[in-house]
Amino acid sequence: MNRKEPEQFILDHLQKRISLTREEGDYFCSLLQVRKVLARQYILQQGDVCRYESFVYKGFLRSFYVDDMGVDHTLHFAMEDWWIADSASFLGQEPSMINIIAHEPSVLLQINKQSLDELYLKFPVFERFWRILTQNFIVAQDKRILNAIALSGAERYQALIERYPTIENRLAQKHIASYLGISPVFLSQIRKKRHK
Amino acid sequence: MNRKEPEQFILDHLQKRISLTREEGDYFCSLLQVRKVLARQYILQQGDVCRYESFVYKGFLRSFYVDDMGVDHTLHFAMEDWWIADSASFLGQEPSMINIIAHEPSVLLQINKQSLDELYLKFPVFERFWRILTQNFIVAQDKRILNAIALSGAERYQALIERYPTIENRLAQKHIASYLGISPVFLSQIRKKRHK
DNA sequence: CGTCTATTTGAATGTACTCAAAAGCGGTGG
DNA sequence: CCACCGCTTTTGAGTACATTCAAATAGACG
Repeated sequence: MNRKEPEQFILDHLQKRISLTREEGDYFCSLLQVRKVLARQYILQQGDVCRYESFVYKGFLRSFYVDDMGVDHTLHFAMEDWWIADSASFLGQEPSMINIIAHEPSVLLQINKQSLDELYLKFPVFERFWRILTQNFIVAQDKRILNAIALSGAERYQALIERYPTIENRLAQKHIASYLGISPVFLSQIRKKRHK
Repeated sequence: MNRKEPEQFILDHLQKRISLTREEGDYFCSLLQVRKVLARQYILQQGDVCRYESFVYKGFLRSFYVDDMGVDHTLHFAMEDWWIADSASFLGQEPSMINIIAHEPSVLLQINKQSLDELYLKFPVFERFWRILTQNFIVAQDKRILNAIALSGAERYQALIERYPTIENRLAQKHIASYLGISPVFLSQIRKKRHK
């Protein structure tokens, strides 16, 4: 039997990092739930437990924290071939401080904590996959932390659009500002100066 | 045969997260190199490849990036029971952008990339250990990123000393400032205001 | 005790923020 | 298809946060 498009896509994603037998791949796919969401739909809300690791097959999502003043701070974004979740809430299965929202109609492949834990026990090769994935993620986070402490707002903006040139087409300016840790007004000023 | 003190310490560290057979524990220990370093000694210098993951048995270390103006930015610190390395350089075995220095006389247990890769293949349970370790690290980094984009310098300082009350005894103020992404002068002002 | 470095203090400057208002843009319905 | 509504972005002005520079003080180490 041939695999469906989203399943083949995520298996390719896995096989860039590990090699899998047919059985392992099939079993993994059997644990996934396909979920289609609309633009502006929440997949996680502050206070709820993050039940899934979500792999983005199509679309664009964003995780953010809302502070006590009601201001929105973008923790992560995710596009095709990326995973998104709130790690703290997912790992501890405890209420989350953050929200995750779709900014475009999206198709996700979701796996819950229990399935993932069982998967690790049944096929330890998936431990390897997640180790590799999380290690690479740490490298990216190290860079972001270094940028946050070493660069000005204008420099962080510059670095972001160089790293992700398409981001401005997919994410509103105010959300880019909240990802960079600056105000939308200030980002507008940065952009004005740049184009001269 | 009884285990030596540093080996028992790191095995306890492992066994908080996974369970190990005697054989697995012994094999792991056989891959470790004990390294004693003096205060102010570098264990990694900008431009060199990060050859080891270093587990801190005793002491205190700090990783930092020096920008083109010669300013020092603290990426991480590590105390007893923590690991430190430059993930980017270690994983790719490529030249590092950062330095790691001991701030106290320290005893490290080091494992190199090749040994670690062999270990993963021989005993997959260590994949599990590193997955768990890196996932927990991601949770901590998420918090730090959120603090960096959502809080003022004074608030980040407050959060740091609440999280690590002993940090001020082990790390100079200018390095705390460089970890928080503020100037040492400004940190001094923050501290003055706080004590009133 | 003297030297070296870290921290504090003060003043001037610059970077980024808030507030308010105007302009731009996208979606919806008549 | 166009007009309106709501939301985002821009602009300008005033303010607050954080930096630099320089000098004084305090601490640490040989």
